[in-house]
Amino acid sequence: MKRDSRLSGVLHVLLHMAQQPGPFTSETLAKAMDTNPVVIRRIMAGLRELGYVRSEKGHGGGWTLACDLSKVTVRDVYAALGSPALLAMGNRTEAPGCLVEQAVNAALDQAFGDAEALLLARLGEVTLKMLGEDLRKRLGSRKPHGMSAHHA
Amino acid sequence: MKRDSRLSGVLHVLLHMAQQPGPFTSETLAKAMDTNPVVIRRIMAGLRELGYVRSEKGHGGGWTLACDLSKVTVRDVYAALGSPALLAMGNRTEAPGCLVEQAVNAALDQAFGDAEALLLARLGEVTLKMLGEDLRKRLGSRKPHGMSAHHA
DNA sequence: CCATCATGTAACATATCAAGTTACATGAAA
DNA sequence: TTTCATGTAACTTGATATGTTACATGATGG
Repeated sequence: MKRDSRLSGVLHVLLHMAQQPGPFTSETLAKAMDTNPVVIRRIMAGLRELGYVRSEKGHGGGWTLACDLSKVTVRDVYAALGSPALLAMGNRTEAPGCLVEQAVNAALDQAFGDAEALLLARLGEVTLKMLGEDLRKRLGSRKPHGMSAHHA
Repeated sequence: MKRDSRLSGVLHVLLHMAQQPGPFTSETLAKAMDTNPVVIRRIMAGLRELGYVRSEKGHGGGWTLACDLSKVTVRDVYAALGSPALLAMGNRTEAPGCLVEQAVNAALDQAFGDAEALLLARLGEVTLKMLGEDLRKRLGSRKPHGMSAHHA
């Protein structure tokens, strides 16, 4: 369990949901993602709070898309996860008294900041709708599919 | 101990060394960095292999700069550390059979790749000499300093 | 030669965090 | 009221950077 794959995971879930009418239970989604229902609920919690999805309890309950896929970007989804750290590297000390460290931080912060900004910008260019359309292309002429036929 | 701060740390060490003639023992450097001598040896090992620094045992031993500071970039130093992961996020599955996951990966890989490339390019633009000059500016008119007066 | 110093390295300890798991409460539908 | 599904807390697991201890290796100076 090395790098954070929540963004990858939650996009996978959303794209699955966009392919068929819902609702989807956490268990169904978890099976398709080869993971645990609780993990699904965890990564979906933030999306629910922002109104991108809805969840219903009881019989016939589960998760439903509740947003305009052409309006929501990958960056929005990232933010819904709580904007976890993008970079694996950081400064030893954030506000050092040591001038040497300050010089190092200044240089690294510049580079790190640029990279983060570019990444966020790129993520902001991709809507969920675009991802769905790309998926459609990959599916080619195949007819609508079940959730179990194409696990990772 | 969250994010990898080895690059920050090793740059700090190199900059300290560039300010005064050597050699410097791991213990001296460790004190200035408020860490352990073994940690210093560990992050310096890769630099030694690439010839950026030398190390001598015994009396009067320690670490010495062994490169042209105007030729070595922060990117080189990063590579000497073994090029650890730059991004904190990654794909759930690297080579998925699932087409949904492939679509997600394609989009994320594009953004991640761009950000990594930019970061590496930025790091490649900064030489150790430039860091040293920036440090000199920050030091202002102060005279050459000891190692213990400006800890982080 | 030998005591001292310093690096080199293995081994172990600690801290953090994502991910996985278990357990149970809450609430909706049949 | 039974069943189903989410909500959430608590615990476990695995990975990794960092910190620490211990000891071997080799160089210097007496």
